[in-house]
Amino acid sequence: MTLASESLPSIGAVLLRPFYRRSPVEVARDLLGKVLVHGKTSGTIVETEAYLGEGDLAAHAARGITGRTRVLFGPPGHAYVYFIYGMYECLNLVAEPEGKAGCVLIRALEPVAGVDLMRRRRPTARKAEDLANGPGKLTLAMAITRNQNGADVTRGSLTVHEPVVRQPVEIAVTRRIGITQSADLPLRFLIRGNRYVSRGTAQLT
DNA sequence: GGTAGGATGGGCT
DNA sequence: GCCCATCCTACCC
Repeated sequence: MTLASESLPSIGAVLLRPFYRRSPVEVARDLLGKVLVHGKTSGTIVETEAYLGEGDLAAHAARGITGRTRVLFGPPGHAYVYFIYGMYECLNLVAEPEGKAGCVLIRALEPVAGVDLMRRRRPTARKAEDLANGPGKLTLAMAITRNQNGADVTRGSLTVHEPVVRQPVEIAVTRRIGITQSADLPLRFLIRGNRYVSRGTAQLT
């Protein structure tokens, strides 16, 4: 080991609340290339979707404040984790100022740290590309559950960071996946050419 | 390479 | 009672 590698930071600065206090579209775009950290696992965010408040019928927040959607109307920079299809959980990060709904769904990660742990949590994944290339897969790989719903992601065990080495990425924009309402809006963002994007999109290079 | 169908349970009308 | 911001398996090119 060299002195240089020892002094290299393992992770960049944590993203603070003003980063999230913006429109979901801006936050979704800017989250690409950032690093999600939970416990011993981390991964680079390579695919996101923006969900708006009023007018976006695909968004949970479209039907107003309920027990489930309350966190979406709360302060930005918190996790919104919901249970879907009786089996899976999806991670969102709350955007917009407090009182206005909006969030970003994290759809795919390129694993960085704790890959062995992720493999144990995702025994059906045959390749590294399959560990976290979907919203339900990445929560399994990183052990993110509804226990993290409402958690402050600017501090604590679940956080998002600047990458150690910031590299320019080309961003592709498409319609969102797996929805029927408001399906034509260009609200999905992904790193063009990245092999860890969700199923059926890797060819979009 | 591709896709049809089933698993499975909470949220909301 | 219906609807899901999904994933996996089986099966078919």
